[in-house]
Amino acid sequence: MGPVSTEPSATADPHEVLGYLLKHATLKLTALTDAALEPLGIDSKDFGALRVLAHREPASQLQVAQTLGIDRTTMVALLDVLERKGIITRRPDPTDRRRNVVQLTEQGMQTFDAAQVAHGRAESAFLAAISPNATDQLRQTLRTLVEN
Amino acid sequence: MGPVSTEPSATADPHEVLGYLLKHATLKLTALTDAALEPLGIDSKDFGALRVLAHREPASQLQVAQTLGIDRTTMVALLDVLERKGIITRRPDPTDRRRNVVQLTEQGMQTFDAAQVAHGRAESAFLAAISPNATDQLRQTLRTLVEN
DNA sequence: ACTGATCGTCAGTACTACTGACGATCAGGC
DNA sequence: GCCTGATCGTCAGTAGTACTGACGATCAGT
Repeated sequence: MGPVSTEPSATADPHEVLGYLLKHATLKLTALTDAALEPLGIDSKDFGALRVLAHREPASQLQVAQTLGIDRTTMVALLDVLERKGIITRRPDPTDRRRNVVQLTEQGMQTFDAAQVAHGRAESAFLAAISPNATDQLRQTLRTLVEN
Repeated sequence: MGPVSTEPSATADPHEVLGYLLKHATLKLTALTDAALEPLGIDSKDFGALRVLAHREPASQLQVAQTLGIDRTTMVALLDVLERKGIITRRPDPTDRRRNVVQLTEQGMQTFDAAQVAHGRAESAFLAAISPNATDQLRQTLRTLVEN
């Protein structure tokens, strides 16, 4: 138990509340990342999918969705856009024709490489105000919290 | 600079990416908080407004909105609900009749006190996996990142 | 009094992600 | 070899959130 204040409002500054801080940190990083990726024709959401595919391809749509923590119905529209842009391809999995094999195209790999650079710059800008040590600590703490 | 890998995909694990971690930490905390506040008839978004009002009331709608970092048009609907529930009141500011003075009702203060307890429990549950030290560090780091 | 800005409100829009349902397909029991 | 139940991708519909643009009422400065 921490110190008990007589005024309940003593802890009411929104900027002290974890929920506020987490939400606005997310918003800020997303805005920076989207701006950095915009010249490549993708956003941070698309980049998430590309990252999964570059890491473990080929994969089914469901595998990608689960890795990202989004619904499989959400993945459909996301891949529709990437397919229309020539960044990924879908074809039926020969070993299980319920599934689609999702793969980066040659152009998709180039886009991903460029996106990684852009994303790195955005993340660095976001983290500029804190030390590399604090960054590692932050990443570690968040990973623990998310994985419970 | 960290070690440079020949495979760009080496850093592609989504669980290492800050954007993913921040987003999912936010989602998890929000879910916990909403669940804890649900018996009181409010959610984490409402609680944010209550916190501002309890901290610095009376205030205009715009002041509350800006403190929370949301649009003033969004605040309208939010306060509509809280007013209908008897938690806050709106009346024209005598000194500037463009503004509404927003204030917690007696019932609103009781709701807020109960909400603070519930919120504290949810936040503690969220933070259970890390040390108090890491919690302080996390709060400090996020504050720096958000305030830039 | 006039001009420009501010506040609250509302309609309309955009985005995101979900639920529920469907057809096609697979796996296991018999 | 069929059934039965489950899985995958798809789509329509829905809900939540927050925005833009516009409006009337009001204020401040000239």
